[in-house]
Amino acid sequence: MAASYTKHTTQTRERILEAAESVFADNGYHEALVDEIGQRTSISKGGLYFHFPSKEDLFFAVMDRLADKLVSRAEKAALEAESPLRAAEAAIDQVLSTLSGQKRLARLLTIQGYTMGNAFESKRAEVFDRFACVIGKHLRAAKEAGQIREENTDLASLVWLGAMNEVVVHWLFADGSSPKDVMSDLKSLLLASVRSVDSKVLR
Amino acid sequence: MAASYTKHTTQTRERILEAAESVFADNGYHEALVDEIGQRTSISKGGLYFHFPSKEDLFFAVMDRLADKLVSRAEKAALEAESPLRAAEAAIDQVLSTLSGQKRLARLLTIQGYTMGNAFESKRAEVFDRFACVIGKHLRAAKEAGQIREENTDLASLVWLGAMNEVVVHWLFADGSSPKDVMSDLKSLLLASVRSVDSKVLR
DNA sequence: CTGCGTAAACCGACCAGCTGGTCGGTTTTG
DNA sequence: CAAAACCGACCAGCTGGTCGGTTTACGCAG
Repeated sequence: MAASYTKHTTQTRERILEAAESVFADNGYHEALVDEIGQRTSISKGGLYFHFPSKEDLFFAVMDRLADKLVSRAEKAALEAESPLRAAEAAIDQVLSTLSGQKRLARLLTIQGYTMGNAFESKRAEVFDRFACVIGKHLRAAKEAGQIREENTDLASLVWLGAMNEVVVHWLFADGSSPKDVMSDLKSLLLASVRSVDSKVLR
Repeated sequence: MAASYTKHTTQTRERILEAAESVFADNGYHEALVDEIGQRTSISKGGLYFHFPSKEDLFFAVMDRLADKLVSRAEKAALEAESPLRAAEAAIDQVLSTLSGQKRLARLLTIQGYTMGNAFESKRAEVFDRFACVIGKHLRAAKEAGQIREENTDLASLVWLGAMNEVVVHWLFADGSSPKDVMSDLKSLLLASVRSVDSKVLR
């Protein structure tokens, strides 16, 4: 499918995606204007609609692209870890540090998506599930390796994800300490939640 | 301020609030129509605007009312607990069981608020902080009572809140098991995250 | 290399539907 | 008989999407 696009078209799409990302991140779905995306891209509205059939599709494309980026980063980081639990740790580490440096992106992933309304529901589920799966995969491995006590790894990934999400959201709203700053505390909380009682040594 | 309203006015406001709650919960802020709130209340749009200056204000009023209800429920449940940690447990217990029985309400509190866009940000922060404070208060007490190891109780309350939120959202989207069903597992995860190593007996 | 024709890419003025809010008037209340 | 409460037709602004027309890209024949 990507092959069916010419080089030029692909580049333009990318430019649009980039601009759309920032506009959506700043304003949320409803308050974001297609015209403004046009302005920032120097592509007319007509041009935009040549590449994307609707504002909604454009938004989805933005979210997909973002999720792809973050998930692959997280998985790459996980690969280099020396134990399953470390891998899970590395994944959340990666995500949190990335978001720490990019408020806009963080807003888009945690808050602004919702502004779209009912149509976004399945999308949000999809994106968050992708993250949950990454965490879950490593937690399962950790379970098998005896590193953790918790048997309900699905629930645990949800908890981890939710905790991360809330920390990020709180940072965005209250602009207190950045996720990076509380990361070590956060990690000990999350690890403690699943760790088997005697595994302080293991890790 | 409440005293300045007549009995009748107060009742009508309540009726409007009730209807608005269900409409907002079903559709989210943008997709909710003022006219529909009118229909469900049998009060004309003009009448609605006599009681509330704008759709936005009405929405805020709905959120406040909801938060009040839930928080007071949670605090009441906490009062009857025999230890600080139990109290925190009872609070989340109460919230989760309440939400379990009312998808609409759950949607409103976790998702639909966001659909409002940027104007909602401070409100969401306010509402969620109220919950975080309830949890935080008891965690601090538990800390002083030596029931938990974690010293960063603020972060811990955020983690708890985020975990709960995510569980609820996941239930809403994926409609898998209800929060009630996973509650005991969830509680052990959350307790483990803060519990001091040797406090299994204490609780 | 040049010219040419086709199709892709792009333009931007315009449209149409929607919906929050208004306001002059009517009914109810006390 | 005020004043509060309520009515509902109407307005106005906004904005996603369209569409006829223009420009650019590119393969190909001369």
